[in-house]
Formats: sequence, structure tokens, C-alpha cells
Amino acid sequence: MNSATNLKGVRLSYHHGDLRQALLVAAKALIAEAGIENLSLRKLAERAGVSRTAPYHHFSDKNDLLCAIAAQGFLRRHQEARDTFNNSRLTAEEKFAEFICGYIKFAANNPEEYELTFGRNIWKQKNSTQELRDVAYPCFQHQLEMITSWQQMGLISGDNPLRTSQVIWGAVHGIAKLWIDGIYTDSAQIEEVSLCAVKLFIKTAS
Amino acid sequence: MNSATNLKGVRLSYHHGDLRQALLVAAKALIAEAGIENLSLRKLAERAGVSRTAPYHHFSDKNDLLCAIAAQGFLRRHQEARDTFNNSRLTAEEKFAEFICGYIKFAANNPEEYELTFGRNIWKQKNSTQELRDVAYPCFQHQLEMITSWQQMGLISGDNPLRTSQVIWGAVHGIAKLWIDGIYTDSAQIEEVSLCAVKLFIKTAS
DNA sequence: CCGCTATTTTGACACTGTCAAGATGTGTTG
DNA sequence: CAACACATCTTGACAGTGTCAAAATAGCGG
Repeated sequence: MNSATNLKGVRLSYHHGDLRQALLVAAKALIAEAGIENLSLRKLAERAGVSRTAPYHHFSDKNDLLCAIAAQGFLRRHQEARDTFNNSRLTAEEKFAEFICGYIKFAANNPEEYELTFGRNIWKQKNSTQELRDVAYPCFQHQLEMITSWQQMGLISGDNPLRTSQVIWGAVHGIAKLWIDGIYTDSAQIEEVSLCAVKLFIKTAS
Repeated sequence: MNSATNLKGVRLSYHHGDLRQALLVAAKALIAEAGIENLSLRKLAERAGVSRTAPYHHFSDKNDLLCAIAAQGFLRRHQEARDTFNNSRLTAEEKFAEFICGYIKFAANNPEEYELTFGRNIWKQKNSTQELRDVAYPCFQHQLEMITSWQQMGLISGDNPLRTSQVIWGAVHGIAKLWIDGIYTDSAQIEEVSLCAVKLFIKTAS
């Protein structure tokens, strides 16, 4: 259970100690630097100071590693949303606005990690791990619950909570993705777009 | 200018005749079958009955080929949207509904091609070709014009047309992507989600 | 000290995008 | 018709990728 690395990350012993955690940290750094598509297990292993195939004893394959990182992302986002929703000093409308803006900010602040977490790489086909789904679905469910409550109190229009939740989630996801993927040209004004979305979904807006 | 292939696609002459077009067609087929990430230039060349590097005489690299396919996608979508908007037998509200549902249907009917056209592969970093931007931006611009007109006639709420357009585009894009990437579980109900989006954005909905 | 197990490494394979150099057609000009 | 220029296609090669099998090494319980 020793960390077995000195301050520079150079290995001191043959066994790394906590290679799994080190790989996750290094992978997130590499992804933030150069994007998911530029992450290779070999470069990752080199960064962690370990041979090419060492990661395979902690993750069954590359997809498994990506799913583990994404799982952390879901936990973080879920926690953020919970904190906002449970903040008793905010009105319902403020909570909703913060949900929208917070979601998009979450994506904009860590674009590459968002791309991994909510992107196609790990979700398409049957790539998602059971572990990932176990933390992602509660996050989705929580979003649905929040939207449902806002709808029941008349803040948001629409009747079917599930469909409404899917539309609103789709909106923030789409805004985030269009920005991250560089399709929006005026990238600076992401905050304005968020606020516009809030106004469009709130019932009293005219 | 001869096609120089028989019915089975087997080459008759050394020169292919219209390899560029044949590659585009074959690539779209391969993508529709197995997704973008499973498209390799080598498999593509083999499918076209040509050597590995032949495509490089018609496209500067893989990204260039993908951009060419995406450009066709934009032209198709742009035409669809124009047809709907110019259809004088539809009311404004029907046009808006058809814009939303049509966009999502466009994505749902050809998920892999949509992923390519509006996805990160060709837009992130500086991957987009000038040719691609030349057909994509008018398509974006047209969306903005339609939204602006619907907003001016009081069909849609909001004040800033550009921001509103970005939100609505984000919504349909996000709904489409969540569905395509397999994050939504109940994939069958994409039509219901589209209609819910229409109701949420139209002013008179309560 | 021996051996068992977890961990890491080395070697190898198939696959990828892409470049350089050569081969083969097609068209044009004298 | 012949010779040359050019477009097109092919072969060979290289670095990089994910991943498997087998060997090497370390730590721990007896």
C-alpha cells in the first residue's frame, strides 16, 4: 500500500503501489491537454513511468479506463447539482437557472473531460461499463427529479416530466457540445446563451 | 470520363474513371454500417477495389475525405430546411414544428452520417476544410434567419434572435446526440421528445 | 528459506494513416 | 505515328496504435 514514488513521480520500487489511481490522474491530465482522441495507452504508461502493458492489470482495456474516468465525472457533476438543488438560500427559479448555467459551465470548464463523460466514445454501442452506468443513471435520475419538481410548482411549462427533462437536458448538452466541438464561432458568449436558455424554459418569460 | 467498372464494381481499366465519387459513396456506406470510428482508409480502398494509397490522389488526407462527405450532408439538410420553410401550404407554427422534428429525424434516420456531419471529428481543432465551412455556414445562417422570423411574428419567445437560435439549435442537436450516442435508453420515443420540444419553445403553450 | 500470487515487463501481431518512389495508363504535341 | 508529359495508381516503408502471450520480478505467508 506504499505509494512507492518520489516527488518527481519516478518509481522507487518495482511495484508501483497505486498504479490504478496514478493512471487515472495522468490520463485526465493528458486528456485535458490534448483531447481524448490523442490519448494513447502507451503515452499514458510512459507518463506514469511504467511499461506499455502495465495498465492492463488494472483496466481490462482502454475503454474500461475511459469509463472509470467518466464515472468520476458523473459523481462530480451529480454532487454539484445536488448542492445547488439543496441550497436552501436559493429560490426555485435561481436553482433552475443555476442548474442550466452550472451544467454548461461544468462542460465549458473541462471541455475534454466533458466530451469523455457525456460523449459518444464510451456510450455508443455497448461500451459503457456496469460501473459507469451505476453512477451515471442516478445522475440522470436526479436531473429528472429536479425538473419534475420545478414543473409541478409551475416554474416550467409542459406536462410530461420525462419528456421535458429530456428536452432540457438535450438543450444544455447540445449547447455544450456545439461549443466544445468548435461549431459555435463566438465561443466567448457561452454565458449569454445559458441565460437565454433559462429564460426560454421558464414559464413566466414572455 | 468513363466509369470503367462493371456491375460488380470490379475495375476494368487501370484508371478508375471516377474514383473520387466512388470513394465518397463507399465511405458513406461503410460509415452507415459500422460508424465513423470503424472507417479506415484501407478498408475503404479495398471496398472500392483500389490500392491503399489511391485515395490520397483525390483527398489530401482522411480528414479531407470526411469533410467532403460532411459537406454533402449540410447541403442535404439545408435543402430540406429550405423546402419546409418555403412550403406555402404550412402555417408558421407547422413550419416550426417541422423544423424541429425534421432536424431530429434527419439525425435519427442517418445517425452515423449525422455524427460525422455535426460531430466533433471534423470540427474540433482546425479540422474543418474551407470547402466544408463554405456550405456549413450558410446552413447555420439559414437556421438563424428562420428562427428570427418566427420570433418576430411572435411565435417564439425571447428577444435576442441569435441567442435564441443557438439555444434551439443546441436543443435539437443535443436531443439528437443523446439519442445517437445511446445515452437515452428509450430510443423509440424520439418523436415524442421532438414534439415536447416544439411545445416548450412555442409561446402560446402553457 | 520456499513457493504462491500480484504485479510488471518484453516480445509479438494486426491494424492504422501517410509518405516516397516506382509503375502504368491517357492525352497531347511534333 | 512516336515521344513526351501528366494524371493516376501501386508497392514499399515507417511510426504509431491496442492488445495478447509468455517471461521476469517483487512481496508475502508458510
